[in-house]
Amino acid sequence: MQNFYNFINSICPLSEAAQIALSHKMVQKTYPKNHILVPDLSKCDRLYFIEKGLVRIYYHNQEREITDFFAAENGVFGPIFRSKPIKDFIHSVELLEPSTILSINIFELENLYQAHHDLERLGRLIALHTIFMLQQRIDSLQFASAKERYDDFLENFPTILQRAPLGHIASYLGMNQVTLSRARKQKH
Amino acid sequence: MQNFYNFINSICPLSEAAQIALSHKMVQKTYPKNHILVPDLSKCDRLYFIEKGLVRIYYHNQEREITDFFAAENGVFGPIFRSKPIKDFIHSVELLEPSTILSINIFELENLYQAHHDLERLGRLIALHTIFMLQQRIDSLQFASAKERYDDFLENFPTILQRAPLGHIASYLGMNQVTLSRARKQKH
DNA sequence: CGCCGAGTTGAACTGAATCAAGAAACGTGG
DNA sequence: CCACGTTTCTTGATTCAGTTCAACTCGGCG
Repeated sequence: MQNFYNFINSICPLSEAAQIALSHKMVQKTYPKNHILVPDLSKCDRLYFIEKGLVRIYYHNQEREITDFFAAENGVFGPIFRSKPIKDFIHSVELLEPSTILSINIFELENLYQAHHDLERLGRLIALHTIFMLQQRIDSLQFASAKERYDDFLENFPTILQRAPLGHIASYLGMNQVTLSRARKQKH
Repeated sequence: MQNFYNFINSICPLSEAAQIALSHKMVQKTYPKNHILVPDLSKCDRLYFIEKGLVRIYYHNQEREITDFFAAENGVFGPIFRSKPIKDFIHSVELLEPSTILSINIFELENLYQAHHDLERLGRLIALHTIFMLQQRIDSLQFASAKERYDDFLENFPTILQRAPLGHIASYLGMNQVTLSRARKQKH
């Protein structure tokens, strides 16, 4: 759990007590590549942290799959409760590499928040960081052409490109796989 | 400040002490229509709450203007600190209606968070709610056609449509004003 | 009245999606 | 280690949604 402790300390150092309480509730597991970590995020009650590996969060129905998010080492993800699901899409999480993943039940986490002020601060700061990333993504979708979005992705997540198939990246960037293939060729 | 108190109580009731501390630091002001509330959000150190009225947050440079967000009664907004600004765009906030707005310095707010655990919880929950909204927006941009995005907007923010000019809404929805005009006509 | 900004409408254009066919990389079992 | 099938990636041709440019309508207001 070294990555995890480095991660939280880089955001907001926790008291000894909070750190211990938290570690008692967190579960670490290792899964093989292609494992479906969460079949339906809308029914998920855990928050996840990636100690090592790579996951893909995606929407899918019979016809298509759309990548919603990639999370690699030090990534945090969990359910986003929506007023209504998007059409008939299911929201799932799969592993793109063998991965070691920490998780905690969100209700237990709420209890810990209640008991430890500094942990609640950590939660708030992680949420803030998430807002920051989502805003960047919106900006990218609104401002940038397909080529530019690809360049942004390259810059922000250079490692993912080698680790995830192009088709997944394309749908994450809101474009067709074919378009992505062409965008990348433009770069000499 | 009635809307404000209703708002926070609907999210997470505060202790008497936190409520008083908060109200001492918040400033209420009323501005006329078209007032530029924040000329440059990247240099802004306040968090805002709209007691009454409507604001538009937008990017602009010499060539274009793109609406980033609308906030009306009970809306919260503030600076999002970015690693780098988007090209040469400036991020500003203007009033689309005469508005009464509460605000607080973010460093003072940080101090209050430190002193009042329940306030920090409120901050976390507001952040969570923001994540929820941003995620919805991303989904809309990725999944939906121009027409569908317009319909979503109608459903989620029915009042804004009458209150903001069409061009602003179009750029918020990531489409051309002309396209929006046509999308709306399709609806009988 | 006549100007001005906001909205609508039409025609031409364009970036990206779709359809389709190959080429390359990958995995599995013999 | 090779042969086969499967998946991933590239490339070309066609189509389409949405943009751009431009003209026109409408309502408000000095």
